[in-house]
This record gives sequence, C-alpha cells and structure tokens, in this order.
Amino acid sequence: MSPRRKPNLKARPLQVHAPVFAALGDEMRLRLITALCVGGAMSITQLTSGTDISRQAITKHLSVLAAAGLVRDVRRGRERLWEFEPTQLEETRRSLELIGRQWEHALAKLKFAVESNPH
Amino acid sequence: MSPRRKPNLKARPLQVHAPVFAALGDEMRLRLITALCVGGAMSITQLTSGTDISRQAITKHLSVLAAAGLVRDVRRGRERLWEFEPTQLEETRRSLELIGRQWEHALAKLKFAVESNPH
DNA sequence: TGTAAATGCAACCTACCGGTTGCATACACG
DNA sequence: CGTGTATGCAACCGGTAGGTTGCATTTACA
Repeated sequence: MSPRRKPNLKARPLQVHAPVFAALGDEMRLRLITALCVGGAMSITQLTSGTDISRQAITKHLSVLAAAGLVRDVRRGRERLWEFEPTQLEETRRSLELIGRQWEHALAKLKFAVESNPH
Repeated sequence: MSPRRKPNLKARPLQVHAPVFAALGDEMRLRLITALCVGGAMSITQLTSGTDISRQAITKHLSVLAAAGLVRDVRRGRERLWEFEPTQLEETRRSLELIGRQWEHALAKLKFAVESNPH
C-alpha cells in the first residue's frame, strides 16, 4: 500500500472562496488591505488621502472587502475605523495550498499508472 | 536588538497579483481549475459537459485563466487540451502568506509600543 | 471524399462594477 | 450653539464581464 494521506475532513469546495478572490481582484482593494495591514486601523478619510479617487469610491471598496470578511469596521466617535481581519485571508490561503497538494497527488498517481503499464 | 527577520528581497507589491485574484473570483472558473487539477488535462467539450452553460462561455473562462497564467493549452489533433499550471497559483499563495506575516509583525510592534509606554 | 465532431470567430445583449456628484446627517469642539 | 469635519445615502454613468447565438474552419475516420 502506498502511504495514505490523512483525509481533509472539512474540505469545503474551492468555489465557496470565489467572493473572497473577487474582492481581492482589484488593485485598489489590495492597496487598502496592505495599508491596513502595515498601518493598523485607519479611518476612511485617512485611507482616501494619498489616492486619486473619491472618498465614496474608497467607501465602496471597503464595503466589498467587509462583505468578503477581509476587513471589519469599528466606530469611534464620529469616525469609523477599519482594520484588517486576518482569519478569512488565512483560510483562503489554505484552500490554495490544498489545490496545489491535490495537483501533486494527481501527478503522482499519473506517474504511477505510467510506470506500472509502460506500453 | 530584537531578532531581525530576513528581508524579503523579491517583495513585489501585492497589487501585481490582482489579475490572478480576479481570475479566481468566479465560481465556474474555480470549478474548472478543480476539474483540471484532479482530472488532468481535458478538452473544452469535456469541460463543458456537466455544466449548464455553453461551450463558448467555457472557452472564455479558460482564456481568462490562461491570461492569468493559471492554465495552459496544448493542441492534440483536432482537440485542444487544457491543463492546470501550478506555478502562478503557488506564487500568489505565497503573497497571501506574506500579508499574514506582515500583519503579525505589525501586531508585535504595536504590542511592544504599548508595553514600553504603558501610561 | 464526405461527414460529423471539436473548435474558432464575431456580433450581440444585459447586468454589474468602479467611479462620480450632490446633498443629508452626525458629532467634536471652540 | 454654531461650525467645520467625517461620514452616509442615492442617483447617475460608461465600460466591461459573462453569457448567448450563428456561422466558419479544421480534422479524424468510415
């Protein structure tokens, strides 16, 4: 018997991560994530300054990121601070890792089949 | 001195991965990737059967994935086989990993600042 | 050689996405 | 209490993404 890999019990289909990938699929939103990640929690106006688009556009981007669970907001006085929320990103990253492993596994199986039936 | 982390020399900004994330941000395309990954190279018609959308739609999705470097095609006779191309996906996965680490690093720095200036 | 299968090309349509502008609202602070 | 700052809400707009349909082209094979 070939050494059997431990089955991944909570193997949710990759498709469930589509909204997260879609949220990440925009340069400006990736910049926002980076900013929040290295700079800590920031307000909308803070995030807007330094960009060349309007505050409303930034607000929309933050909404998309929040809907995907990548950031969350916390009210403080009259301002609304946004902060990076690492859990969802990490989970999505692991799903990519899993795909890579499945690929290696498929390759190994193919190689085995070829070797055991060369002609 | 706190133990300094080895600087990541080829630290391309996260934004360069936006097209890859955008390509991954669609359920159907994630299904296609999964299919190619576990099932090996497949033709367009093979990939179309089992879905409820047209062959042309599948072709477009494959083009998007190919443009992002996630799949590649190889002609064989009158059919065109598509196969998963793991390199780009792995690189993108590592960029997510990096973000997570930057976040942890920022947290640690914040904690240090708070502890060394408690009042 | 003729025919059906696999694919390519192009036009078209609709919905949504990223962005703007204008105005309303909440609230810190002198 | 008034004023400026930070934000919310909604309408609007152009472009493009995702899908379809129709027809042309290539090629395996009887």
